[in-house]
Amino acid sequence: MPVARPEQQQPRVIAHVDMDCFYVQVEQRRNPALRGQPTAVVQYNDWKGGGLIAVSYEARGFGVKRSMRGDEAKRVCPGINLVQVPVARDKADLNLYRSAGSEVVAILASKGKCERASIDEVYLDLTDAAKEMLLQAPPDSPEEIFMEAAKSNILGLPSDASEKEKNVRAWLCRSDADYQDKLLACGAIIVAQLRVRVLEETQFTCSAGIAHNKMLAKLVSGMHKPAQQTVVPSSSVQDFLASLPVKKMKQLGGKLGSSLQDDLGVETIGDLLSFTKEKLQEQYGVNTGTWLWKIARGISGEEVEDRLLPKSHGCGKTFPGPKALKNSTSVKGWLDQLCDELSERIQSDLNQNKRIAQTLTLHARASKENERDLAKKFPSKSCPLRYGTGKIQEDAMKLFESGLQDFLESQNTGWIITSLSVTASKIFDIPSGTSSILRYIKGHSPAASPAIPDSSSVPEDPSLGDVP
DNA sequence: TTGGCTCACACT
DNA sequence: CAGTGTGAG
Repeated sequence: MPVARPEQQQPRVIAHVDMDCFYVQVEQRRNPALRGQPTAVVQYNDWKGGGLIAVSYEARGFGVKRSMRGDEAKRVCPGINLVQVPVARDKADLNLYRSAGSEVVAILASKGKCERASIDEVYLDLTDAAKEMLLQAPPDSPEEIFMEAAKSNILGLPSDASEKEKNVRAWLCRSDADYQDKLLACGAIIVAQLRVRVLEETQFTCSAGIAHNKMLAKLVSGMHKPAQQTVVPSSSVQDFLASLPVKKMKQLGGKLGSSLQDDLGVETIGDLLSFTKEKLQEQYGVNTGTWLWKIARGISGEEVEDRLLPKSHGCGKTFPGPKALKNSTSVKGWLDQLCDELSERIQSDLNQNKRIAQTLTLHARASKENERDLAKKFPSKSCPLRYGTGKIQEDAMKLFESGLQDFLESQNTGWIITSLSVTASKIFDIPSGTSSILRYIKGHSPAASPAIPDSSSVPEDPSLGDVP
């Protein structure tokens, strides 16, 4: 559930940058013949043409949606190009997109605090950079600055294309006295420049929102897509939120948003204003209640984290319907594959980023054959993570067996597994300075204290070989 | 077949 | 702390 954070006293300049149909762009860069064409990226072509995970804007024009299957997309857009996600170890392999995302992050991190929010989104805190610009090149004077800012859509201003530049100019001039708007304008200029750099250096376009907090920046980053940006002046916030459907707000897309509609009759964020803080707290608890009260007023103190890398690595696969796994042998086979990929990913994280993961977690979904016990869930299990593909595979299988025992509760009915995943988490930087990474591992890694009751002491796996 | 595969986070 | 649930894209 969302939680309210102590608010910011000083105005910040926050940007949310969102890559346009990112997987499609990655594939278009790889195969330029796809540029400008209706294109979608699909995974697993066998069942109904595979599921779409990204759709180009040309294809969207034909009504192609992300929730469609490949077959359906072909129906509404016969000329669509369907590109398959790469497959490795018999599963979708997203590494191509992960590394493309890293290219983008590396550029966007150059102007301020940068938080990788997902494979194709980042938040930036540009407060310092914007203040700096305001001191050195106030955006009232140089014509060039206007031209840059003119690339933005300004929320609350008419965004008639031919009038856009004039509108921006009017906004900046009118706001002579408004320091906060000027900071935002500088932020918009910086973001416009960053987006140009991203395009030049990666060939990818992106869209962005610029506002005084993360919530507002995120809300508008997708408002003008593709390859555009939108600014939220404080003066336009209340009108904007007043008519915003609750479900559009981040965190309100699910059950909480439904509850607001069904239980309180709240249809827009503006509707929230008629409830007292106390009423909202009574309904949803003190944390969520105050959070709701604040967002209705455009207040969000959430900070941009300084983090360019993910906090966990996971590999998973589903086995729907007839593909369900029915015995330990097939589970072991798939688990080995998933662990192989996971091992490779954490190993490269260690080599490239000097980070080490401490926990291995196994998730599964299961049903019991013939029986009506659909409610019962397969429990997640975790243990200290030992590096080395063989060890991870071994530990993951032990976690599975342990979870299966709990799941079956000593009954001996048949079972089927419909999804499996392994995750490496609790990732820490290895203290730099001493080059003795291996000694660090010896002293601090779980390898020194295996949590899995280890009956079969395993021969040493030399897979740390490429660490200096 | 609740689109698949990832991620993050709050709660207990 | 390990494990559960929600939510996002």
